[in-house]
Amino acid sequence: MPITIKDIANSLEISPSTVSRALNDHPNISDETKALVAAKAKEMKYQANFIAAGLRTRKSNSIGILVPHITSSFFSAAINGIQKVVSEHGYFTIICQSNENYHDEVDQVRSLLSCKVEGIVLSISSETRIYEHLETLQAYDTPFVFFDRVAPGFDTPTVEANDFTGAYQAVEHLIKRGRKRIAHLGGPDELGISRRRYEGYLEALRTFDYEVNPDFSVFTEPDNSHEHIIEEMFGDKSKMPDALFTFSDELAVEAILKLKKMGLNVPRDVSVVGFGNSNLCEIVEPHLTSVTHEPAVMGEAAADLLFKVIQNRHIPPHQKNRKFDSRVIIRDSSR
Amino acid sequence: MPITIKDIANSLEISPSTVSRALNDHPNISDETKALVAAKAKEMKYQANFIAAGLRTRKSNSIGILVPHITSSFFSAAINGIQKVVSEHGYFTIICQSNENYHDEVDQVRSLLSCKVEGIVLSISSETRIYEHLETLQAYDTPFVFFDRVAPGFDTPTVEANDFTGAYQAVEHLIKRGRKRIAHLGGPDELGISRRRYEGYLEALRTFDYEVNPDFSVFTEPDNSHEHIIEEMFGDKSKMPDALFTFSDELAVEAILKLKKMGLNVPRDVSVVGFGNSNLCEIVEPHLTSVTHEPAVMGEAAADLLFKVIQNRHIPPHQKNRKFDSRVIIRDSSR
DNA sequence: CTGAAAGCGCTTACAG
DNA sequence: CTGAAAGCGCTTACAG
Repeated sequence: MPITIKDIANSLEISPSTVSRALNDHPNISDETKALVAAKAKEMKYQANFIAAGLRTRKSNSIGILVPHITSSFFSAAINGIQKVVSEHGYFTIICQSNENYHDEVDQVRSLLSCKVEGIVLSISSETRIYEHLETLQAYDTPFVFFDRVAPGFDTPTVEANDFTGAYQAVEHLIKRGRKRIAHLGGPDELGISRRRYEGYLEALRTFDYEVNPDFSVFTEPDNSHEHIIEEMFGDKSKMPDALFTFSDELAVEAILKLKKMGLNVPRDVSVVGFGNSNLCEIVEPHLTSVTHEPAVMGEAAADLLFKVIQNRHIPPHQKNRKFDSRVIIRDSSR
Repeated sequence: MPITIKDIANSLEISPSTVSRALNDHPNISDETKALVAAKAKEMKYQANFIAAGLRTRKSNSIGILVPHITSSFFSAAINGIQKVVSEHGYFTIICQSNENYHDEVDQVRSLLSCKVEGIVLSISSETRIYEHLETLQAYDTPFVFFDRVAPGFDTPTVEANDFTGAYQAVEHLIKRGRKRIAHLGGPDELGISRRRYEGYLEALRTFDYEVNPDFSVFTEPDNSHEHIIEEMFGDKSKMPDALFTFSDELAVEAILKLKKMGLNVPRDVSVVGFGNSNLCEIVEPHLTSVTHEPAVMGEAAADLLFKVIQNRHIPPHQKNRKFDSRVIIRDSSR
């Protein structure tokens, strides 16, 4: 049987109210009483019951994190950033995964709602097209901020990597290294980040008066093999690209391995630049040039924004939709 | 203002008790009433309050997961396995990280206790030498199971990878490929898994009547560079090892890159086998032979055991301490 | 089959 | 500075 506030009160022959106030460092309680209560609590190994306190105060001291999956290094680094800020506020987190699945996402939102979290850092699944569950969130006055992936039509804070400029910088880098025929291996075309990286690619080409060759850019589906795409794009040496900018490091690695199999040299014949600066970059050979985000910093920013909303603090308009710039980390694959 | 059971009761002009029972599908409630309540709950967008229900029933329907970090692929895969089982039971999880830090671990245990989780899947940090916090858990009748890392002196279920046989198999594989001078690059020597892999290495050597050369095995500390160790071990070509079995894939990759820098060919001059079968294996060149665990399966097993304890179901002695065998996935680094 | 009442462990306005 | 009382949203033994 766990120790409660009442047990401490009885053994000290004071009222539970006083014990509660002493434990919470209420100003009206004498220092002696506080010391007495603290000592007794320690002696009896009292563990506060957050659940009960939360029920009474209507504050659960918890926030939810809902991401597509925790296995990706981007999201797990982001979670670390979020948790850092959350624990500084004395809150704890409930982490959920949607598995990139719309129905799981709806379920998880419902369950976070039932856990009465005070807010959610939310990264919607790539499948999600209907946003009723987010409207429910609003109906319940549960604030949320979008992280990395944003649903249209909501007036909530957002934290995003600036994929457009990241892609632009990657392509600019290739252009400045003298590459002339730059291809793009994109992500799923229904993903916002995937489209924005594509837009950045296009914009860089236009800025430098490069011709846009439609054969040189293609969207891909996750979990497929993309060998045949590489094969097709680089099959004819007389008109193949001399550089490839990919949506992700995973795609870049796949491409590099395939290009090497085809007898092409990276970077001599083809420069390759990935996106994400994952741990793969320093392992593949040649080491992969990649655009880096700072997920931990972005996570902290998201949590900061969420607490501002929870505490009803004012968020200056220019801080409400934060875009984090990226950097290109240059390695051997594009030298 | 969130909708409560009382609001539904009022608008239906029945008692809250009946609403509660209807929502919980109590046998004594008529089907009509149940239908009525369900419809109204939906209409009013009622979201059950788990917190309040948990307080009353003294069941929080949550279990805690405490791991050193979620960033490793091993632990994040394990978490997926755990969450699968947990959600099948209608529970949710609170995931915490100790950052391999003893004090964080103690804090997290305390906070899980205050959240009144009904059990914990626990992987102790590599720093942890004092186990008072686990005794507190026992004092509070909060069951836990050890996952992957086990503290001595507790009579709780454990789920471990069989590191001994995994290492044994790796070395046996190298021996059968004709390697004569097999070295071991170990992990931190205070880690149980690290010692057991070392023991498996030794046992395989002994079984095949290989001489054990003390210069050929060394423990390492995480976060250091280990280039100088490789340099020393493989500096003299006349007496260097012709095979290397490492504690982790990360170490194996580091070793491969360094060996290549030193002008050695993998696998011709040196065969390399890693441990963990991480995503690095198919990226490093040559692709890395590695011992594979099945963290997701292990996670499911841990959650199963935990629920057995929570539900006071009998656990047959032979199922209480589960060891999961590993397999060697053979790739180019040891052909 | 349904309802009134008590209580889970806390906090806090009110009173002194 | 301290206490008695009410109540957060639920569940459930008891009564009918």
